[in-house]
Amino acid sequence: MPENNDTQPGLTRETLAQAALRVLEREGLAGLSMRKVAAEVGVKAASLYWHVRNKEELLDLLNDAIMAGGEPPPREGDWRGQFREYCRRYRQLLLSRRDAAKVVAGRLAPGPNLLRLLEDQLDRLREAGFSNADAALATYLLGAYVQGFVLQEQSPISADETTGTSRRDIAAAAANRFRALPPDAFPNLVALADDLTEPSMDARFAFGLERVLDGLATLLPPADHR
Amino acid sequence: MPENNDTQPGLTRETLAQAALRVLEREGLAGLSMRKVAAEVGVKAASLYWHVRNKEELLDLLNDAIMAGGEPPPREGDWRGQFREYCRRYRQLLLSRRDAAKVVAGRLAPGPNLLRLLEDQLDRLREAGFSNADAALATYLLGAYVQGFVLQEQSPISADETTGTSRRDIAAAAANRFRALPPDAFPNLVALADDLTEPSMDARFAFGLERVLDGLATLLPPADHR
DNA sequence: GATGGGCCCCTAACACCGTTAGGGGCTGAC
DNA sequence: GTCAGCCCCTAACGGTGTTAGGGGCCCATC
Repeated sequence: MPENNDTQPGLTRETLAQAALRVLEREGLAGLSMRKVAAEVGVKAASLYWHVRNKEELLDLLNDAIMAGGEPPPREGDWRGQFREYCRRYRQLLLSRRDAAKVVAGRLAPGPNLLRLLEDQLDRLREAGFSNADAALATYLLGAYVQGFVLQEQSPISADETTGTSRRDIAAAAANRFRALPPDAFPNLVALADDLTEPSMDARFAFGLERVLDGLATLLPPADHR
Repeated sequence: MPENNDTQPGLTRETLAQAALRVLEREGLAGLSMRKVAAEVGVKAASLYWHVRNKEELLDLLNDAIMAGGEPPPREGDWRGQFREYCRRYRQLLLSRRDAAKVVAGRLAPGPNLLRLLEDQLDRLREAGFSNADAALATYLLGAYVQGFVLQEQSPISADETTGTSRRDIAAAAANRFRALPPDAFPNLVALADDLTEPSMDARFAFGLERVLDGLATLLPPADHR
C-alpha cells in the first residue's frame, strides 16, 4: 500500500531487486531484511518466498541489480587506458551504492550483468594481444584488486558521513595513532605515519591500479606495452 | 561448566577471542552468535557485555586472534622472493581458518598483530629501496589483492566440502555453464571457458601475485628489479 | 566488625530476524 | 461449474543482539 504498484504483473523478481536496492541504500546491508524488502513492495515477508528461494537468492538478485549500473568505457585508445578506466568505473560503481562492496564481494554466482562485463573485458584483452590463458587470469586479478580495495574503502569506520569529521580529520587521527606507537617496537610505522595516512583513497587506488597494469604489460611483447 | 575454566582471572578478552575462534571454526561466521561464544566459555550471553561493548568489538578481537597466526617469512633472498612468500603465507593463513577472509575483510581497525606484520613489511620494503611513499602504498596494494582474492576463493559455493564434489567437478560444471551461453552474445566466454575454469586457485593466485610484484618492481631502479 | 563499592555473572525481556505451514481468495481453462 | 495455478495472507517457530536490573562475592576503608 505505501509503495509501488507499477505494471500489471504485480511483482517480478526484477521489481524485488529494485526494492532491495532501495532498502540497501536506506538501511545498509545489515539493515536489509526480508520484512523490509517486503514492506517496500507493499507485501508481507512470507510472500517473498513465492518469488525467491531464500534471502541468499535475493542477494544474488541484488548483486546483479548493482552490476546493472556498470557501463564499459569507450573502446578507444590503448588497452591500458581502457582498463584503467574500466577499473575506475568499477570502483565508482561500488562506491555509488551503500555497502555495495560487501554485497558483491563474496558472491561467486555471476549474474547476467557481470557476464556481460566479463565478456567485454575478455574481448578487449585478447584484442590487446594477451593469450587466452592470460586474458582469463587477468580478469580475476583486476576483479580481486578492485573488490579488495573498495571493501576496505567502504568499511564503516572510514565512511561515517554521519558525524562532521572530514576525511582530513580521520586521516590526521590515524596518523596520530601511528605516531603514538612505541618507537622502538614500531619505528617504521612511526616514521611513515604521514605516508600511510596522507594519500587520498583516489591516490591509493590509482597507485595499485598502475602497478597491476604494469604487471600485466610485462606479459605483452615490449612493443605493445603502451 | 561444560568448557574451560583456566587460570584464576576467569574471563579475559583473550579467552573470549580464543572461544570465538573455536566457534567460528565450528559454525562459520553466520553461526557465530553471542550466545554460542558465551556458552563456549561457560557463561550466559549477557555476561559478555561486561568484557566487550558489542558484537563488533568481539569481531575485532577475533580479527586480531586470526592475525596472531601470521608469521613473517625468513629474511633471506631478494625482496621479491620475500614478498611472494609473505603473500603466500597470508593467503594460507586466511584459508586455514573458516570464513577468515570475511572476518578480516571489511575491518579497518588494525589489531596489534596486524600492526606487527605491517611494521615488518614496511621495513623490508624500505630496505629493498622503495621510497617511503611507495612502501606505504605497496602494503595497501598487497593487502587489497590477497584479501580480495581469498574472499572469492573462500566464498561458500566454491568451498563446499560437505558434498563429495571435487574441485575438478565444480570447475568442469562452471566450464559447462560458460559453454552453454549463447555464442553470438558471449563468444569470448564460450571460447575461453576452459581458460577461465581450468587453472587451480593456486595458479590464479600466483599469476596475480607475480603481476603485482612485477608492477612494484618497476618502481625500483632497473638494477634492483630482482 | 560493619559498610560500601567495584567486579562479574545472572534472569527476563524487547524487538527483530529468516523461514515454514497452512489457508484463502482470484483468474483462466476445461 | 469445477479444478488448477498463482499469489498473497496469518501465525508461529526458534534464534538473534542488546538492555535493565539484581545479586552474590571480595577487598578496602571506617
